[in-house]
Amino acid sequence: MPFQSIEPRRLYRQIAEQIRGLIRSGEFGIGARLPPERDLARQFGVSRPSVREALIALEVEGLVDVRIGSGIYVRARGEAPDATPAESEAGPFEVLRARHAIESECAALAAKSATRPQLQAIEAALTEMEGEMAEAKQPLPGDRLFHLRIAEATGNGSLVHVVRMLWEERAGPLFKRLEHHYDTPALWQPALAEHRAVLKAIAAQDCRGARAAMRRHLDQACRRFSTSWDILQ
Amino acid sequence: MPFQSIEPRRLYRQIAEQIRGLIRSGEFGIGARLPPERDLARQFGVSRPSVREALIALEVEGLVDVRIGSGIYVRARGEAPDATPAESEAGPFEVLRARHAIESECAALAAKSATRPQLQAIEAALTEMEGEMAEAKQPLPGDRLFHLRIAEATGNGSLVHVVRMLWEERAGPLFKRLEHHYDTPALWQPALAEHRAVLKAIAAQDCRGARAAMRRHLDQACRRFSTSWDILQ
DNA sequence: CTGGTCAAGTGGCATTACCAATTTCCGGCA
DNA sequence: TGCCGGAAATTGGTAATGCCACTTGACCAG
Repeated sequence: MPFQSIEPRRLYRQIAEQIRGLIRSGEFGIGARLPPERDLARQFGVSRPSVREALIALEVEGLVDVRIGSGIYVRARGEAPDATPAESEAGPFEVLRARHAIESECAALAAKSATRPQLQAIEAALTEMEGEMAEAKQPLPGDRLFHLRIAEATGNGSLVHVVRMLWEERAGPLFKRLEHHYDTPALWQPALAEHRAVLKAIAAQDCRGARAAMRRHLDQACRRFSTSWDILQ
Repeated sequence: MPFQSIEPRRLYRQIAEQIRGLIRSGEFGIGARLPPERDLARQFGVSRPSVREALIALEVEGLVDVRIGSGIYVRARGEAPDATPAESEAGPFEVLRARHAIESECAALAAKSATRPQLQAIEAALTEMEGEMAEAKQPLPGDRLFHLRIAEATGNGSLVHVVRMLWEERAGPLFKRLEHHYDTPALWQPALAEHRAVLKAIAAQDCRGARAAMRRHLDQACRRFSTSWDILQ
């Protein structure tokens, strides 16, 4: 496409670009104080509000540090002043409750529409999980795959997307701490059994049974996490 | 230097935070246009330059998209104005099926645990929808808010997250085309009635009834889309 | 139905003024 | 001489207003 959005229209962006250049070129080193806003405005031949807008943009980018009554200082290439506003960061139990509601329906749908290859994929995930447990490792990959395969067996890409997203929230720090107290075979063994029950119901095309089995599984998972949680407190 | 320099000093940061909240709370969905700068200034009780500074901060963060002469629009998570790396782009019917499975459970949970203020929020969304229909506009914002408020009434942040994500997939081009053939009052009227039925069941703490009502609603929505789809082919 | 015109709405930028926090500096005091 | 306190200058923060450029949608002629 030969056309490029010509948008040097926004003055504050041009000014920010110039100041950025001044900093990178070494005109102003780390910790150095930039000229006052009024001077910058005069030098660039623009109004002070425009300079301020540019400076705010640079501040959000973490390039400069504006100190009231003092001046504008070049900040070291590093961290943002306040960490990213970040996502809502749902708690572990919230995620489990959500999965309880969503994945039980997935199981029910999967029982209705799962094809032979999809059933085999679920079974394969279960086998992988067994293998991981045999090696005394946390069977998280297998666990994840099991739930994901069931979502895929619904034939609905959106549901797969949702289940994957919920699983990713497991990356949170709270989850990590819990997992550390949750990796005993004694605790994973019942989870494996519950998985088998879910698969059996899906294979039998038992819609209600699959839903109930998944509900039980996640209920139990919640309970297991609960005890770990209490111990942790 | 003292300790935490509580720096809500900067007005533009407070304003940016408020707008961020408005977006996250579902007040404005993806693609929605925020009120004009002048209105925002009046609503927040600040000057327009301050609002502009806040908007520039949000723009640099990639949260909004300021279009000259047109307005300020909420941008999707993925930033970079250039070509999006192509989403998984689930089909409209897939999304509706997923919502059928998930939001019906949300309604059931909401019936169990909705507080008075949460019920009022749902009702307010319904009222907004009515207002939009009275103006012969597509009641999409109100519709979105209704479903989002129900998810919030479950008290589970993960579920809210999921419902919001599913709604965002509506930004896809396929949906847009369908909506064009779907904006007759004759088609929206039953949707409104179904919404009322859902709210009624939730208010009555009728768990099964709420689930059934939401199921019916999304079933019907699917059917309505279906006819539009056929016409379009 | 297509294409052009026009007016209202909206953001972009400049100007001016005043306020608040900080820094600087000078003069008085020990 | 050295320290301390406060006034003044410096600097960013916010407000208010005005005008321009662009977009949009409706209306009208072809």
